[in-house]
Amino acid sequence: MSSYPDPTSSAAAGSVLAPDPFQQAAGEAGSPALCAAVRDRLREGGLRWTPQRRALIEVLAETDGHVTTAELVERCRERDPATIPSTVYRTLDMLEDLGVVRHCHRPDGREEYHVLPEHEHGHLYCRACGGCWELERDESDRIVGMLERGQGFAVDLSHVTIVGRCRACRETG
Amino acid sequence: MSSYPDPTSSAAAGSVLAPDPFQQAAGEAGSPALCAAVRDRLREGGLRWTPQRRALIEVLAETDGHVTTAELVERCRERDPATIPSTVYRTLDMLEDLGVVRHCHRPDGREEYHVLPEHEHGHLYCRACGGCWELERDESDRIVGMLERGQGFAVDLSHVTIVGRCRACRETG
DNA sequence: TGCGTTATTGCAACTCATTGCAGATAGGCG
DNA sequence: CGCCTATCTGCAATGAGTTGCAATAACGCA
Repeated sequence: MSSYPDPTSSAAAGSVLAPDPFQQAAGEAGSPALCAAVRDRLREGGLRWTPQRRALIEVLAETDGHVTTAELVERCRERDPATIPSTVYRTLDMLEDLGVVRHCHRPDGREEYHVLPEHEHGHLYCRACGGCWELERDESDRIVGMLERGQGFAVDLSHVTIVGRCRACRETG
Repeated sequence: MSSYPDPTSSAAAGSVLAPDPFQQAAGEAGSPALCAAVRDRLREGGLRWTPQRRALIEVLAETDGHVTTAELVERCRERDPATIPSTVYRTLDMLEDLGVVRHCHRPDGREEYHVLPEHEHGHLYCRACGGCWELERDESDRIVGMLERGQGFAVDLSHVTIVGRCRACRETG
């Protein structure tokens, strides 16, 4: 959570949003501000603010980068051992609908989440060593542009993981 | 199973193989030839030829394109109601090690399989309508080439699914 | 403060996929 | 044909993630 890209890059394709108060809160002041921002947003939408949701949001606020659902459940359990996994899953879904987090899939199919705003990026994943890298910005721009122009297809980069073998693994055979 | 690309495109990256007898069998004559070819290959490797494996291979031989694991289990059960899912999964893994099938992941993380040889291709998947298309050959060539040149990364196209929104869904909002 | 409404949670069941272990069996050899 | 070896299967358990339903609780209003 170290950089704040153009907010449109975190928004649904085709939609241009003004900077969002709770996304700024996520970036600026960590857990208390994020909690307050999310709580307000929930109430605007007629949704509830619960202790379970607070706990998860606090965990997310102190999380950098990608995190597995198992890790999130475990960290919520540290705060409240009565945490139920299905509640965590549901809350994550809700937070994603709200635009607070975003999920993506590892190459083995498993889910991971990260907190927005984060500039949308794709990944390279090496099947030999398990290493994972961000796509370079110019590479992803080219892919996005090519598919936009060619097929009118709007790429969702957060779900792009290009799988193969990295240079080092290719050299060691 | 209508075209027979350069066999190297079905092989492990970095390895160049002569055309493989059982891959030709898969393409030429359907179930009996594929069964025989796989059986021979198994025996060469000290592995066993079992009724469960035969049933799965027969199902695969009559399958065109991608198929979910649930579908494969169901189809094996039609042949033998005593089919056990874990055996199907294990057999699919083994067949993939042998180069007979290949798996990939749907955008929701679930697995699908298809029978080789099939020219390796990536996919476009629209999250709005669920439509799925093959990447155009020139598009995938460009992606592959760009990452090869830029980071020395060898792309495994069968695991590339680019997620986003298709032209039609973008136009309908 | 109490009540009513309804969103949310806990629980249990489910699907998908993996894995350990003991019994079954494929298949080579004498 | 019988024996032996070791691969393979069936079974049960597990983890990841989803979902229906009844009970709980958030929260607005009087």
